Amino acid sequence: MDEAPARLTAKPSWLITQLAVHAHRLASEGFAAADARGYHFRILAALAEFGPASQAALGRRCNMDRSDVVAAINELAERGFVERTPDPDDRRRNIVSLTKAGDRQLRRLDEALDQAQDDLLGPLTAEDRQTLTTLLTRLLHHHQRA
Amino acid sequence: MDEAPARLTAKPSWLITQLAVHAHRLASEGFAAADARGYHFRILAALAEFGPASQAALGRRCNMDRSDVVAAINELAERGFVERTPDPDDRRRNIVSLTKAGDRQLRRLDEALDQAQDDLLGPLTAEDRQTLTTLLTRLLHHHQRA
DNA sequence: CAAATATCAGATGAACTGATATTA
DNA sequence: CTAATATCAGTTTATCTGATATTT
Repeated sequence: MDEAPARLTAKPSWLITQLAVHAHRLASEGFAAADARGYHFRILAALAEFGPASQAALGRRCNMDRSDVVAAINELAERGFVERTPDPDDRRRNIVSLTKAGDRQLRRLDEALDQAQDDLLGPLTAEDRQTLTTLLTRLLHHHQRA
Repeated sequence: MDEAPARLTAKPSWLITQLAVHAHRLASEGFAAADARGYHFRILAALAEFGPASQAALGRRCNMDRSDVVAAINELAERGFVERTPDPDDRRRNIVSLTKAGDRQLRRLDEALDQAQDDLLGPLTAEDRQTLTTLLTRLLHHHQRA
């Protein structure tokens, strides 16, 4: 790998973008072993943490587009990881809930992501990792409030 | 924006991926004013910093695929920002070089990126920005050596 | 012969858009 | 009437693959 120009390497936005490629690759490789994608994990994680939810709510929590939620839930439901039932209180909504199998799948994916995480953060000490997480969290909150 | 699940928000790989979306959006909006894309900037920056180069070398420097370099150089050449001339010493190669107009375009894009940068890093102090840059640089170097 | 280069055509994955039907 | 929801069909953007011709 040749050195990239300083106009790029000095800028966090370039660094973040390039690192995202590695982060994505590492996570995808881990998820692939369980025949899953990142968006499957996001949805399963949101269901486990916050309980059953409508598809629109899942989209907001997972930062996913409404139409991509539809496709992801289709795939998850087909494999028995989530269930879609009409909401009796609001018949526009589906209530999506996690199944036992879905919870097991989530555990598998969570392990895979932890492994990818370790690979990604390889050279950093625990303290560095904490610092990085804090800084990134502050930035993300700032942009997601807007 | 609802809060995302802790299984995601605690993990830098999720944070990086989500932030990359914002970084990409901010930079793209800036570049769009000059009717350009991120990969145009990358190539112009590499030419300005390291001088004329073959397309393969540009691809390695900019972390771009060979075939995407072809398309990007086509677009840049069409607007007179770069010139493609056959390398007399190695007739497999094109030598790509920056024109005056290309240098002016690079300056415009550089300003746009600096603005996007400021937006992205909004809430961070200068010291925080430095810390973040250092950490990200270490990570990126680690992954690009492999 | 193998390896590097430039090129093209197309595949893939993630994110987004527009339209529509249903219901609140 | 409007707003929210779920759905479908299709677009956009970036990235990557495979094949090919040329040259080293």
